[in-house]
Amino acid sequence: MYVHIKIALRLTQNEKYFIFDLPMKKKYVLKDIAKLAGVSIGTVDRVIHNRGRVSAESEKRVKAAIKELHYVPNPVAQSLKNNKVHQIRILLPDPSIDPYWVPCEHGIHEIKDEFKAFDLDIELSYFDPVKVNSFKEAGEAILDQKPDSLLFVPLFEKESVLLMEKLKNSNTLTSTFNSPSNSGVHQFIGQNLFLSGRVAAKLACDHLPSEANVGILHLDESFNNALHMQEKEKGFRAYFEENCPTSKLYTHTWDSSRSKYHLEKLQNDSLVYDILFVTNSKIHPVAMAVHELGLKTKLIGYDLLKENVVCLKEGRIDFLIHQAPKTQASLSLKNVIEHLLFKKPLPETVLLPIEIINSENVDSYL
Amino acid sequence: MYVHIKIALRLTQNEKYFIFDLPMKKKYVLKDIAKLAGVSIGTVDRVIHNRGRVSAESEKRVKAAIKELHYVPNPVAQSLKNNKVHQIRILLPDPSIDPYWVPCEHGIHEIKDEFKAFDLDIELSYFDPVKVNSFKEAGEAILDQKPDSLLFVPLFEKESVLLMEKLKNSNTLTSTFNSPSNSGVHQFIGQNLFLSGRVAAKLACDHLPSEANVGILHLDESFNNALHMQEKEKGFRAYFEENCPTSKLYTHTWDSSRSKYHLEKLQNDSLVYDILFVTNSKIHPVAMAVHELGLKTKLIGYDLLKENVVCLKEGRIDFLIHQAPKTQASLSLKNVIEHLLFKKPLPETVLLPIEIINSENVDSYL
DNA sequence: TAAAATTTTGTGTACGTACACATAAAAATT
DNA sequence: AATTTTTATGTGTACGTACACAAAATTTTA
Repeated sequence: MYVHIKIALRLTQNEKYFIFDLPMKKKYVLKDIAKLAGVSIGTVDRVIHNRGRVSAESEKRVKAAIKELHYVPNPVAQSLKNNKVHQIRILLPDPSIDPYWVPCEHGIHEIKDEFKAFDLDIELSYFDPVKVNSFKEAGEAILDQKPDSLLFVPLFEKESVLLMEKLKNSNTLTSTFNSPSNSGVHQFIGQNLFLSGRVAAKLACDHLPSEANVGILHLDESFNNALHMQEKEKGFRAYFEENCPTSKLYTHTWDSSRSKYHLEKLQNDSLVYDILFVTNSKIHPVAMAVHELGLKTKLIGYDLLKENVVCLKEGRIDFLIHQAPKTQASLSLKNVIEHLLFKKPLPETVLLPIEIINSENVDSYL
Repeated sequence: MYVHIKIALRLTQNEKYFIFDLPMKKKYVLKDIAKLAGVSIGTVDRVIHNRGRVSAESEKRVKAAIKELHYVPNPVAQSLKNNKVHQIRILLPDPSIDPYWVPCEHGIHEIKDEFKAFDLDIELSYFDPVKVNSFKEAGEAILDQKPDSLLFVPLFEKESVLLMEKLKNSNTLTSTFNSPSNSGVHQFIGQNLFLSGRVAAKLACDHLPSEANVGILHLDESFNNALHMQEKEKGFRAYFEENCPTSKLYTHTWDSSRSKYHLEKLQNDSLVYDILFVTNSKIHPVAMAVHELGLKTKLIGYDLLKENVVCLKEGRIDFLIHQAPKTQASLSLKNVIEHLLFKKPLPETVLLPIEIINSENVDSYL
């Protein structure tokens, strides 16, 4: 195939250009298909989008031509044509109530910035992770706007199902992250929580004497999806049953701010833990309490909150598992945008790796 | 601002459409700037690309209009206009000689596929990681083609500098990964190797008695950038000096296939290692040898080669550090493509996180 | 067999940007 | 004041796709 090439050979700015042709690889376009099939561009277009009004004969020839030339539509041209402003709404637990969500906000703003040159209207709203109604109301407010896409964290399973129910007949694209749900969304981005528990257990086991006392702590349950934490516990226990059956495992549920009180009580009952596994990001109060009580308990928890990172670097926490909230949120938004703009396929499930963090590699994650 | 909206209200396919206007957010375009500044599109364009031939007065007003409306050019339209076929060449160590590079190849093919609808001509060629001349020749062959972009792994520092020297006056975009170099490329993607050594050391320390014997192994040196491995050793030793000064560290260099022989000899000299740190992906022969000799040495190494993963899962290797070769290669290619197509900025350095892998989280990385 | 209805096909324009070329305005020369 | 030269500005077309509408070809009905 030959392509039009322009070469500037002019010496002064008013001389004319030379234009000639050079052989060069070239992507095939609609026009090429039309020529090969002996029809017009319009007919090719109708076949591609099966909009009907095409004779069987033409359709056959166009399809053959597409196949022969391996034609793929140019997504840049498509998205240029389709010049609507895509409405994207994001519903996030309020980061000022639970700082775990702060990185999500940052990730979203990064992606917003990356695509600032495109026709996107991205709006972020928050709900209180402790109040179901807050989620419901914020969700409905968004539905009223009939957005092209909705991203949210399905902390509340029942209400998420209800939300999706109302969205059934629209063609709003839905993407979720952090918490899995059966609400029938188009996409979920997160981690395998069971496996995550196993990873924690493996790290714990490596450090333990036989017949160790092992504690599993669910802190501030009201802030979290309880299912979320239970799944981690299941994985944790499964690993221990398989690999350290002599260890004794106990589960506790308490308020993170009362960690010292609870640990002291356990100490008085002469139950001293060799290791404590905290199933969410609230490990730092525990680390402080352990330190103040002079215990030698090893600690494993979740997430790179500022306070957690400090404890990790000072050796008060042994390992953190990184759930990559920022990656989850930004990937979710990016996937949706690239689907709307460039028709990239939207993967139904993206399971991010379970990242092990210690005092030495933590900086490489920040 | 008001936008043209078409609504299909026709009952039969031959009725006409209703067309009316609805208020809606809309991105500002060249035309809007031109109108506001009271000039033509051409003048605005000349100002934006400072191509001159514009009066000071017009330039001032256009710039003010751009600022006022926060105008950002539409990169989709730009890339549609610029319909050249971008030539991208990739120079990779031959994966059939060192399997470490296999994932790079996969990553590259994934990105190639992701962008198959665009006008890109991406070609992959290989060099023998043991032969400097192979790199030189393959490099020069690529230079002759004057590609728009060149990706390569600068295994050989001196030759990489030479290659870049020859590229100096062209505007070929260069991106490298895996090995850092001072050849003046536009982009490097990789890990902080010193830190990587420290991470290994931290994992090692956690498992050690005081006064432990610690071995550092550089295997099959000819295959690798020696600097690469030395940097890891430095980090490893630095951590031990700070945190486990009582341990005794020894460095060995041998051929991975002769691991059993060397370990046996050390055993006869009654030097038994508590831990061995292998500075590259060649740890699995060591793991097999340790197993066969019945040693209880802990092992830490690099990379998720199939053989390494098997050893990890069977408990013969304790930790692997993932250098994410696939991510490195695919990110390098993706960055270059998005720069060429959409003018996204190309970050000079991307340091990927140092990922700790054990038997439980390894699957989440595959 | 002509007219009407229906199906099929082709054409033109828009999306937003870039740039060659044409034209207009201003400045410098005669 | 008439001209050339220089500088400034505007216009038209292309990129590849999508789609409304016009036009042509075919089928149905009278």
